[in-house]
Amino acid sequence: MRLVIAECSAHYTGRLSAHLPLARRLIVVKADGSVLLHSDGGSYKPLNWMSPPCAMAVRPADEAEAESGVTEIWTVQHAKSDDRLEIELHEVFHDSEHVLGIDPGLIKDGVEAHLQAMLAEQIEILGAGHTLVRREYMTAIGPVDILARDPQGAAVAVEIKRRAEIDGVEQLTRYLDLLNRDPLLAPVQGVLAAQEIKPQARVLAEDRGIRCVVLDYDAMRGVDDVDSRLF
Amino acid sequence: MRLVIAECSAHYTGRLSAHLPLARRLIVVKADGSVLLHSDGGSYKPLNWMSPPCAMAVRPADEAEAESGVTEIWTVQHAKSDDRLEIELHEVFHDSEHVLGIDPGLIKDGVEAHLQAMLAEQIEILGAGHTLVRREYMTAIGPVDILARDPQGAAVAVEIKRRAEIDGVEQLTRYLDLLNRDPLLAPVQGVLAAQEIKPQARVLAEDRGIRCVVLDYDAMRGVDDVDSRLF
DNA sequence: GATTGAATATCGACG
DNA sequence: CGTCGATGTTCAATC
Repeated sequence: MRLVIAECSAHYTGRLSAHLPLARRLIVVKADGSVLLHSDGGSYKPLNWMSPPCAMAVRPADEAEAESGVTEIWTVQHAKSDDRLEIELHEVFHDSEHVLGIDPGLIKDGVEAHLQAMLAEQIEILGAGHTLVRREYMTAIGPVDILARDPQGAAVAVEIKRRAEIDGVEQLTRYLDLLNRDPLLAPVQGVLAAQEIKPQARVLAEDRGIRCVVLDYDAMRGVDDVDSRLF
Repeated sequence: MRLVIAECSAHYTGRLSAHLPLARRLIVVKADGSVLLHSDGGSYKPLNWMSPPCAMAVRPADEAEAESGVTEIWTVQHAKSDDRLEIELHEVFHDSEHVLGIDPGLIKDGVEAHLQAMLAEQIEILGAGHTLVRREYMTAIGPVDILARDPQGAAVAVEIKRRAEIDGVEQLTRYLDLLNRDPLLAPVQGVLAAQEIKPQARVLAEDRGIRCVVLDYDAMRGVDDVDSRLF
């Protein structure tokens, strides 16, 4: 990754044509050849950029260009489209190169943990009179997302997903098999709770006597203040 | 603008929860307090970021954190929402500060100018036998995008828009009123040319005897080589 | 189907 | 009505 701070102007042609007047900016040249032009404000979005795959050609300014203060011209051409970004560099204030390596990338902690925390606090979403036993109720084959009791005191095992598919039903079925062997718990009712339940998952779940509950994330979030306590 | 290259990990909570495992990254702190975390690949989009308005608090690592290699913790809190970005800095490889000043910002040369240039070159799109008089034909109230002549030599005033709405019809109507007072031009026919013409605009235009022409940008672009001459 | 990446457009909020 | 900022989402393409 190359970082350059320089007075520069730029032209972009592609989906549209645009230009950037002369100003001092940050130019980032990434290892894959992509280029970002950032100002000191605005959002996370660069003023202009070229996404990979692309190639950059550098040439020194000709006499006429040098006359107007240009030192180098960088032409960044997209490999597949006609998109082109042309940067005219004037005075350069900083220029450094850094090796970063491959990034493991962003890991979304997922709405699932969030849904679990909120459902635990709003357990009556399962039905009036339900009470929470505990989150992450441990079994030999892993933790059940939520264990609760219905108004009659019968155990309820809840599997939470953002999008419930067949897998989720299978998983919950395994937990139910196991929990139902415990005389202190049996009979255990199963609930599949998710923001979105795929049709096949719903059919399979209901066929197995598992109740499906669609969770309204925004509504739950509006009710609950758990957000601030998640981390 | 502050540029930091460092080993770091990060947590984000807001619309969703996410974390970035330890890796070497570019951290940009803009003058307005916004923060961008970039890897050496991906698109123009940062791995994670915090947009303004926001404030950054820096604190040294406590003993336990220092134990695991953390040197500083940066907490970036959005001013209006609960969005928060927490960055744990480990080894720092580069740290520099730069004053960029206000950026004049991106100027879109617009598809409109492009369409105008192409239509001028492919004026027979208006109909066989049409000839170009000139682009940006000046009038007292501003320039008409294109002035042409039909096969019979009658004047044709063209208003070009990317998306033609009521405004465009009104604008063209004003030009036509003016042009029709010129005995050398009158009677002047009006043409509303656009990639997309809104229904109301079409109705109003046709009601006023203005012809509507839908321009196929890609087809025009395929025919024409004007792209390369725009700049 | 699921998964990945690209988006320089479009929408909505805001002043 | 215009500008600015947001899309931390959506969608298409691809595998």
